[in-house]
Amino acid sequence: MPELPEVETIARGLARRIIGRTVERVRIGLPKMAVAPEDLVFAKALVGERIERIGRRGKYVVMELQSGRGLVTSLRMTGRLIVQRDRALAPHPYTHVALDLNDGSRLCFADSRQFGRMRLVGPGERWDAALGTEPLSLDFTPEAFIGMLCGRPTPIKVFLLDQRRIAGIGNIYACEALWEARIRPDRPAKSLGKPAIRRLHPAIVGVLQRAIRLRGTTVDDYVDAEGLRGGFQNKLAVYGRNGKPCKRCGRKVVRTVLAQRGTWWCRGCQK
DNA sequence: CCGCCGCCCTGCTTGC
DNA sequence: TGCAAGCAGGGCGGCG
Repeated sequence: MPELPEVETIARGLARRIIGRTVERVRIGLPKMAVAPEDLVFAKALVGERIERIGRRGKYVVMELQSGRGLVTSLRMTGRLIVQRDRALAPHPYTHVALDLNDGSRLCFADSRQFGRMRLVGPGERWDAALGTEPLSLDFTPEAFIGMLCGRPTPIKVFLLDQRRIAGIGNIYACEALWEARIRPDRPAKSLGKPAIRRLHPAIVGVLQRAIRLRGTTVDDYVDAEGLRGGFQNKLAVYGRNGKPCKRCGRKVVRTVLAQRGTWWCRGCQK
């Protein structure tokens, strides 16, 4: 599941390959996957656009176009953005939107589960107004984090997954950061004291940075813009490690459910 | 504003 | 071995 480090890796890979290219043709296999403002037709509006910049906001890949419009992609769980050098090749499996570019390459938006969306946004449109702080930005200070948690009864893990507070953390990195900070996932956010918050803050930043360095985590599905798997799955301490020994204290990692999501943690050293 | 729930989908796992 | 049922999960809209 692409979270911040995976989306960052995808965006960097796309930037190397398709910045400066122009969209020559758009093919849409599944119309619901390609959303445009009401007065525009997605495919028509995209043809002729040059891709100027590529970045990331939370878990969204953002491509800035020559007209000032943006092409914003949410990959959800199984979405992929893959560049094929040669569009004579068969499209990547489950491709629902394909952009043919003027150098003969093709950008495939593929998604076996069809949960992802590619959305065209207008110049200056505040499409990300509901998204919270970028955890790798200077805005995300320990003090800001303390302020966010203040008075909140929500379990800390559920809080970390709430994109309106901090943007980009998903299930994998929420579990890993809480393990690193030695905090139980079900503790009410407001119950964390300053020492715990001061452990959790650098744990969040650190795990995201290390995962980016290793080009993300491939548990089953994720690949980057070139179709390559990540490397951070080998570094996971708890996520998906049900029954295996905790790397810190040796006790078996357990799986519980919190807000309908699998949650892996160690009863021995997360308090 | 806040929190909770159901829905969207299909590949994979589980159980008989 | 084969098949069906159940599960997983991010974001969003609806509801209280």
